Amino acid sequence: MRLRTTPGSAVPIYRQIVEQVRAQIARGELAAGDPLPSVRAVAEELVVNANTVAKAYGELVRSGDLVSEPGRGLFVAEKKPALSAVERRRRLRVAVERLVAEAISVGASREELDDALEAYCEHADVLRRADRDDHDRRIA
Amino acid sequence: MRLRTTPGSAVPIYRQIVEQVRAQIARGELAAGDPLPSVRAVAEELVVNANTVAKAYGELVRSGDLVSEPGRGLFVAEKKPALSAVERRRRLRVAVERLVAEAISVGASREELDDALEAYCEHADVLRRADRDDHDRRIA
DNA sequence: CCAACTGTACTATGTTGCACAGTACAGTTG
DNA sequence: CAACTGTACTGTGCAACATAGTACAGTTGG
Repeated sequence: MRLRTTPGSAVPIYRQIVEQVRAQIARGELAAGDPLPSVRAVAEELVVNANTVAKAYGELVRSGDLVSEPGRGLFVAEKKPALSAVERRRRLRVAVERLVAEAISVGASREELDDALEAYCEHADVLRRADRDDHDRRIA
Repeated sequence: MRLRTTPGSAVPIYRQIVEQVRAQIARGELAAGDPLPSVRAVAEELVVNANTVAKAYGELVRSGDLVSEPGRGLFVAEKKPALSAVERRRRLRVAVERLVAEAISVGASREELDDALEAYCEHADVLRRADRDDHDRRIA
């Protein structure tokens, strides 16, 4: 569990924690059933109030990413409740709209946008393409 | 000038105005030199405080999207000061990071993301590709 | 000239979200 | 039983947001 905070950021600390935990689960760094560090441990680690961590964990439980076993701790949920296809497309669309709006406002072209997306996915080794070509290339 | 607000939204009203004006300039709905409706007119239209509109306009002036002619009004700037290539790439990257994070959290694949991006650019007729193939396909 | 408009700059008030501190309690575990 | 777990309170401080009202300098059409 590696967590970090950006104190000066406009996004609240509890939200940063939520996003990072979600990202680590998505990347497989946290597997189903894995225990999470306690509220108080994270709070000490990040030099942050315990309530702030509890707020983040609570949101992750409500969203189904974590399960709470009272008295024992928090664990990564076995299966995150899959979003419906329509809901997934809807949220993807609003996220895309935001990105395109930013791209327009900085005066970037479609090609620059595609390049940036490709470069980030490549570098961060995330959201990899599932085609065989890519897989073979990595094995070779 | 078509503006709308989403009162329940987490993004502040003044920021919604900023984004919408920027988008309209980018789309060409507002051309360089075009006058903008007065602070008080927009405030009445949106049923919003004049200070809130002034705050949005002020930010647009500071960012170089609008120019202020004291006593006359606000106008779309002739040429928005082009961002440096590195700055453009930097801002594009953080925007891409946000999109990818959302894509991961909703469990979307890379292909779904690409499709959503393509579909939005196609539908909104925005950030069009500049290659000849695409152009020919549309003419045909 | 002047009334009516423009942007801009104040002061002040109320609400909301965020992070903090402290306390408390029920459940689990070595 | 002591030490840990999550959770739930109360209360405080701070900053951002939106509101209301007032004021002032510059421009412009009648």
